Amino acid sequence: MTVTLADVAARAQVSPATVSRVLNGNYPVAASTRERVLRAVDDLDYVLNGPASALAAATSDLVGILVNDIADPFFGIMAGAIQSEIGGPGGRAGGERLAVVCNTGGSPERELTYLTLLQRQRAAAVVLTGGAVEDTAHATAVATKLRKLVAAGTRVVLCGRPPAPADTDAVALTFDNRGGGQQLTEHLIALGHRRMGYIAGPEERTTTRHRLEGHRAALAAHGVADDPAWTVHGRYDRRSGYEATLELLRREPGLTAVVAANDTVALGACAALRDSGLRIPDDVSVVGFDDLPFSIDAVPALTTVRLPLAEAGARAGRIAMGREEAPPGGIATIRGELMVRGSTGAPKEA
Amino acid sequence: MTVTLADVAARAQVSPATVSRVLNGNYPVAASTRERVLRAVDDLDYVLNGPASALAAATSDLVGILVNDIADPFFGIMAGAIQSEIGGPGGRAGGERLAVVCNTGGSPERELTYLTLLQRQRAAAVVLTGGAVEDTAHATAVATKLRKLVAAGTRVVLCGRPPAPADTDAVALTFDNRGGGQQLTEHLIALGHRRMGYIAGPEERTTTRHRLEGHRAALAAHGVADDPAWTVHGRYDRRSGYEATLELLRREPGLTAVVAANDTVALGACAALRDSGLRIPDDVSVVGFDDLPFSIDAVPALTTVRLPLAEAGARAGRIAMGREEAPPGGIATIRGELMVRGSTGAPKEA
DNA sequence: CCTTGTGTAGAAAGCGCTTGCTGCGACGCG
DNA sequence: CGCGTCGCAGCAAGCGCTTTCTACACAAGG
Repeated sequence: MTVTLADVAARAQVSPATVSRVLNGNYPVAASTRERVLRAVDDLDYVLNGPASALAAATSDLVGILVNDIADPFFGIMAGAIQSEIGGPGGRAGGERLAVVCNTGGSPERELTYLTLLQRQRAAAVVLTGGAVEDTAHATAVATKLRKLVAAGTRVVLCGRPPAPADTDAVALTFDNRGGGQQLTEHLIALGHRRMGYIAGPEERTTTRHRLEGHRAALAAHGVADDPAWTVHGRYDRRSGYEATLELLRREPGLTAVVAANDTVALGACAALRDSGLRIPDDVSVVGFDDLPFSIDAVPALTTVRLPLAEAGARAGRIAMGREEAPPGGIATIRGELMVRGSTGAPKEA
Repeated sequence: MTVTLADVAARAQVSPATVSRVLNGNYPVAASTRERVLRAVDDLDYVLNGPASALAAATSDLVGILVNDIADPFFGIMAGAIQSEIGGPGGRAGGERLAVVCNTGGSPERELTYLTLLQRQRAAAVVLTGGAVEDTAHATAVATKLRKLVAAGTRVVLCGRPPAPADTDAVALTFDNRGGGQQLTEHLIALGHRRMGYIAGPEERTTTRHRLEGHRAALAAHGVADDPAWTVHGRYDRRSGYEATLELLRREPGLTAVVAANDTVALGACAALRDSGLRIPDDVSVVGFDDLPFSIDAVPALTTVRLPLAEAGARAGRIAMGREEAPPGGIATIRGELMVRGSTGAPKEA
């Protein structure tokens, strides 16, 4: 039924071993023999059996990429960049590897299950993207899993994620969410804002906490009051931004600025403000985070912090493939860049 | 070093066969034995070797999803929906399957290579999303590949893609791009527009052609002139929309509407119009296609055709898993819904 | 009491590939 | 001219799992 290595060997009049070596190209084979084998492969339309070869060689060419939400460009951009570097077809790298993008939906259990599944497949590498959940039990479970993966020879890279315990040997490229949050709020303070609402992400995520910490640090540094009622938690989506903004407006109609957890949330905030008859930035300024492609198309264009997602992803991909050295200590912090655009301005009555 | 089935068997005092059967649950095993085995698995922290089991059972639990651009929510949404149905962790389905999202970048070669890679992995199913390339040679090559995959027991589903030759046995869920394009243009004609620019996608894509055909059909049906100079081809991205719009404006400053290949392009068009000092929809109306989440956040909100991406993806996923019957004839056409919003209005001087 | 079933576990034969080791000409050097 | 080398190909032993077929024990039926 299906063509096997042996069939190719028979047709090329060589042993299966030789065919294998031609295909893997890691052993001297005479040019004439190689050619004969290659022709046989072609004639028979032979396709290597991945599982069999993975079993025999005890390695596989699968690379796992864990994302929280594949429909979110934040992850899509990183995943695309990672994939282009791990040498899927068309990537720069040589060997063809299959990138497995796994959508955890932000669920800790799924994250763990996917890690097990990847361990089961003996993945060559695993890249975890996005913020982690701040649950100790889960963090421990993940760390344990990562340790096992590393022990089994899988390279583990965290991209846009806080470092795992050092003994996991996982490389981490972390975004400076705290610093970014601080820059944003300082920008608003410099413009004269004093009553700023903050729409945070899900409480248990590290990303949420770090960005919020940055915001508060900026407030504290400039002696600006920090009313807890001006912070609302929600999800990282538009709807959440919309609702949270209405809630903030209800609590404090005199807000002059809204700081959103990310650009998507900011868009929802903008919509809520407009629907409330408020102009941006004349009545209320809005800032986002991430600088996703659509942010520049918002009207007015969103002031935000640009995170080099593609660059970070590419780097993570290269490290995962062992084509770039890990940063010293296994940890690199990637800063964002403040992008001041039309959605922020001085408050009406300073 | 690594724990194998045999180790578990030894610890549970049973044969490897029994352990395998407990793990796969497709053979009667006495409750007491099962429990003993399960405990041993737990104690030893055993993880099944995927390749080995795939080899022995001649099946794998990998499901491939091919997308043109993973950073584009159009694909992200479909991929997410597919994945949630194929029973990855947390999905509704029982067995745990690994979804492999492959990013072709729109390249025909990569598409083919990924198909080979999936064939090599003996994937359980493959879902191809997005428009196909209209190159005969490539179409033939893909059809051949699909035929082989199907022959090898891989289920093949096309989602948002024109049907493959009937003898490939691939199920197709096709978007009615033609009809959608027609609705959009008819809407504009009904508003009184007569001079409409069209920003098409890459020339060789079926999606591009079908949408354009719909546009032209509407023009023809209503006796509206169709100046070839009013159609510009570009890529499916914002930049392209921006530049094409400027070009259209140069060619015909009297345009009263711009029809974009998709929402992303439409956003670029809006930006170009604004930068040219034109108001939307007062001076120029704009329509997109797809109704991606951000389209409602454009200012003014985009008139577009809503494609049920998540629903289509979910259905494709179920069909791929054999949990839903294929549509009669293996082909289903999915219509879009015209969403009239703020970006379209009557032309200034009718 | 022996036969026929029924339910459960084991033995063993692969699945298709990789790779360490062996084998065998040919070549070069003393 | 003989022997050590080198280059290349083959042998065969697995890799870790699934699954068919066989084996056994016990229950029920004639």
